[in-house]
Amino acid sequence: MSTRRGPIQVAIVDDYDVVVIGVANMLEPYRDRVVVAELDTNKPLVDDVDIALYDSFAQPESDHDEIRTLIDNPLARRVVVYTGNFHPELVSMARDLGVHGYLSKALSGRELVAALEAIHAGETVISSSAAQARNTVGDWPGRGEGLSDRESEILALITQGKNNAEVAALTYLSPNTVKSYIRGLYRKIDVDSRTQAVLWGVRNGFLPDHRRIEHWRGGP
Amino acid sequence: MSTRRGPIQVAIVDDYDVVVIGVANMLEPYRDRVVVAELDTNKPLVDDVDIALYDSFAQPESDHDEIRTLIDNPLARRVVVYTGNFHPELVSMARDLGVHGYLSKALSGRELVAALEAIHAGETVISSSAAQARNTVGDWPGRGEGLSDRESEILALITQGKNNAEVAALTYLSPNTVKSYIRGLYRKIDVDSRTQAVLWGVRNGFLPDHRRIEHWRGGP
DNA sequence: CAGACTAACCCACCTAGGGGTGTGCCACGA
DNA sequence: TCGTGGCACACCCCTAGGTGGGTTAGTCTG
Repeated sequence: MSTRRGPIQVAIVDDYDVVVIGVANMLEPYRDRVVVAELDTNKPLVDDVDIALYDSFAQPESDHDEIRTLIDNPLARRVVVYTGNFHPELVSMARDLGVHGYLSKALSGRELVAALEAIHAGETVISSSAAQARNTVGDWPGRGEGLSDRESEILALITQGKNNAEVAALTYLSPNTVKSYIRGLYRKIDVDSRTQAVLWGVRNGFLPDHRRIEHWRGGP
Repeated sequence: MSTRRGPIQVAIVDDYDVVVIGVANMLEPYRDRVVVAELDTNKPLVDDVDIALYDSFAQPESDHDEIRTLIDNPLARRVVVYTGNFHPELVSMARDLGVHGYLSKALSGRELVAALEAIHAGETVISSSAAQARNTVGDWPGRGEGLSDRESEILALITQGKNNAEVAALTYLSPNTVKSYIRGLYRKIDVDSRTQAVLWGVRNGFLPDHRRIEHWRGGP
């Protein structure tokens, strides 16, 4: 395995194309330094990448299991979590698993590229959690309809069939908080029930487009 | 408007293609006597038909309103209800509205054609309700997965976003009965919650394919 | 600095939904 | 005849989900 020159190869691991495309668009101006590997096919992974960028948005299983899958696969040289969630339990879990970066979704494109380069060069980069909530960049389903990224994630998990307790566990929120978010998002999309919310979600891009983590199971 | 010779033109009014195709297949051997008009397009109705055959399966609005829409449209010479439901309130409502037939889904294809011909000739035909449950012919979503026609109808209404009270009202069943059916169908499709049932329904043909009643609103 | 806004969270209350158990009727097949 | 399955229904119990009302802490902006 030779040391390779050229832009850093990054694979974005998330099931929602709109999210992946949002990140890819952010990185696009820097394509001489970072390039997004396309994992849109149904084939297992065959080429290694420099960085597997695990986007936490609406992942259907526990982050622990999914990050472990990435760490266990030698085809990802570096594993980086890209998230708005700085819950301490989550951060320490990820570090215990050995991730090489834990990056905030509030980073600008320039900052994100710089962090990826540092990680590629061997550093471990952990974003501070400051100013993360309000300044989230990127894209998510329902953004055009006025849903915040958190509301979007919760609706995505509901549209995957999760109940409130499952949503709370996956997002590291309390059940009460989940209910509060649900109330708000129902108002925004003008529905009265979970069933109607799911149907709205199905029609508006809240079903996962892929199961990208499956490309990473089992190793080569 | 001249009296026309040739097979009777029948328009089947239901939103699920599998149901319409099931009826059409039943009538196919008799195509010299009865032919099914295709209303699969998004255009308003332009040609009249001899009989509008209103299939009650999983209609999303009250039967009263939908049958009235058909009765009020002069492009349907005769309006016939085709159903497994012989709830007295429903039968008398339909007759009060002026339907020319109320036909059982347990009729064989031969019997159905004979009834349609009698109706076309000016008679009013009301099926007896005997032996209707077990011998339903035709097709419905989820039949291949072991759902009865009633279970299928209830899942279709759930997949349209109706709550149990709404399902009960639309099917002329008690809320307790609806719950019993739900319990049974959940077991058959192996789901634990309404949300999962809706997602299963979305994937397995339980969303309406059309809004066929819209072709009949407002008249020419 | 103060105010506005947002995210995260709480509690109380009520009903919609689902599990369990059971009844009765009918039709059909072994 | 008995068993099974479908239809329709009842009652009991419990929690998942939703509504309403609120608090706290952090961030940003004028």
